[in-house]
Amino acid sequence: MKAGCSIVEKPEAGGGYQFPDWAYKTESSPGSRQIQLWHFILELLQKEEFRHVIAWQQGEYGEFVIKDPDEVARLWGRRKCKPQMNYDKLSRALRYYYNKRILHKTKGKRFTYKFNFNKLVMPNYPFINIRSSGVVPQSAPPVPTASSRFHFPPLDSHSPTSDVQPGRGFSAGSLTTSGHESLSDGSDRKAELSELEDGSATDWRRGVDLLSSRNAVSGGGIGHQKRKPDIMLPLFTRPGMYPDPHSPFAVSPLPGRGSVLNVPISPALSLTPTIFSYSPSPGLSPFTSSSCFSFNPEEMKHYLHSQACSVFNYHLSPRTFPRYPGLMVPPLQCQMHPEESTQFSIKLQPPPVGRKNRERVETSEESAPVSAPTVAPIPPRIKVEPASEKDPESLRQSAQEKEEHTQEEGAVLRTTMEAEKGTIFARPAAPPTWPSVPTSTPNEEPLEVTEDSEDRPGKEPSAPEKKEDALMPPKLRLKRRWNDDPEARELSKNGKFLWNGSGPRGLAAAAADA
DNA sequence: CGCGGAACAC
DNA sequence: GTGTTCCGCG
Repeated sequence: MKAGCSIVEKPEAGGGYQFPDWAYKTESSPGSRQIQLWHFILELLQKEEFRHVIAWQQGEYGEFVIKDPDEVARLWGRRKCKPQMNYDKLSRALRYYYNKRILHKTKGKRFTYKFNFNKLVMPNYPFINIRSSGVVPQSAPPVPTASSRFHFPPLDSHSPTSDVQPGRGFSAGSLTTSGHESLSDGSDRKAELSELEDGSATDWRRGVDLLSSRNAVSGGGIGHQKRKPDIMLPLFTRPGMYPDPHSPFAVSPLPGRGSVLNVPISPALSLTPTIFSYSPSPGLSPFTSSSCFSFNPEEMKHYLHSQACSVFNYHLSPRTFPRYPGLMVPPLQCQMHPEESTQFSIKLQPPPVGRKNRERVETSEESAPVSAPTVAPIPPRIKVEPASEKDPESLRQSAQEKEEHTQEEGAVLRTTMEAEKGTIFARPAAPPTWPSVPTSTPNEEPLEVTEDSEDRPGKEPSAPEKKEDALMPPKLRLKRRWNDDPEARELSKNGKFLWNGSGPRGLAAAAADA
C-alpha cells in the first residue's frame, strides 16, 4: 500500500504533490502519472543535494555517474514506494532504457550511464533559463562548447539559491534534441522501419508548427487518436533558411539580449506531427504574444557555429541541438498565465523498438476507457519543484510550504518555477574547458556517432549497413549501436561533417546530407 | 558489475 | 506501457 509511502503522490489532490508535473508522464502515457525513472534520475541530477549520489560526468555529454548506487536505489524506492528497491533492480530498469534508447551504458565505467538526448525531446529551448549558471549545481549535462556564447540571464529574479551570474559564460545548456521523427502518419508507428531511422528533414519542418497546433489539438480540434505523441521540436529547417519568416531574427531582433526564451515554448507538445498537417495558424500558436525571446543575430551565429563544432567534436548528431533559428518563435508571452506554462521539459521520442514480443494470447480487449483526456486545452504546467523526494522529511515540508505559497502567489512564483525546471538541462557545474575548436576528440567514446549515423536515413555509406541491420533483429541492431560500432565510427571519421568555418551552414549541410 | 529473459504488478 | 522482482550467465 501506499500507506507506507505517503510521500509524494500524485498531485491530484491539489494539495500536495511535491513533484513537478513534468515528472509525471502526463503526456507520454496517458494513464499513468507515475514518475519515470529517467525523470527521476534527471531530477536527482539536477539537484546539488544529490551530487554525491549521482552526478553528471564531466567531459561527457549527458553522461552521469551513480556514485552511490544504493542510495539512488533507496531514493527511487522511496519515490516509488518500493522499499525493497535496490540497485540491482533499479539497474534493470535502466537497462530497459537501452532499447528505448533513452539511455545507454558507458562501458568500462562503473555505474556510469549516458542519456541519449538525441532521443529526448526537450521542448524547452536551450536558453531557457539557465539561471543558475554560476553556482550551479549540477543542473545540466555537460554540454560541449557551444553555449558559451549565448547566455541569457536568468529568468527569474528571485532565485533561491542561485544567483544570477552569467559570468560564467555558458549557458545555454539545455539541449533540445530533436529531430527525429517518429511519426508515422498515424499508421504504424510501430513499424520497425520507421523506428529505425528517422528520417527526413521533413520532420523538423513539420515540427515547426507543432507548437502552434498544440493548442488546436487540445482544443479537440483534432480527432486524432491518441497515438503517441512524439514530437519534436520544431527546428528550423536548414540554415539556409534563416531569412525566412520563421527565423527569429526576423521576428524579434531585439537588441538587448537579455531575455530568455521564456520557455514555455513548448509544453510538451504532444501531438503527433502528423496531425498538423501543417497549417500555421498564428492564432493558435501558444506563443504568439509578446516576445520574450530576443537575442542578437550575431550571437546566434556564434552559437550555431559552436554547435556545429560540438557536433563534430562530440560526434553528436546535428540534430542534437535545436535549431532555434527556425524556431518559429512567435514570441511568447512573457507572462503567460501560470497555467499555460509549460509542462514537460523533456520528452521521449521514439517508441521503443520492438520490445519483446510476447506471444501471449492477448485478450483482445481494447483499452476502452482511457479516462485521461487531457482535457486541458491548457497544458498542464509544471509545477515544479520539489524537493520532494529527497530524503529528509524536512525537505518535503519545505516543498509543501512552497507549494502553498505558490498557490497564493500563483503567477509569479509559478513562472519562476518553471524556470527552475528548465534548469535541468542547464549548464552543469564546471565546464571542463571545452575546446571550441574541434581538433580531436577528447574523450574516448564517440558513442554518439553511432547514433548519428543512424539518424540519417539516406546515408549512402550506411546502405550496406542498413541492410544488414534490417536483417538483424532489432535488438541486435540496437545493441550494436550502443556498443561499439566500428562501422559507424568510421563513418563519422570519414568526415561526415565538415564544417570548416561554415558554421551553421555546415550543420545544415550535414543535415541535408541525410 | 552488467546483461537480458521471464513473469508479474499496476 | 513501465517498472519490479528473480534469476542465470559471463
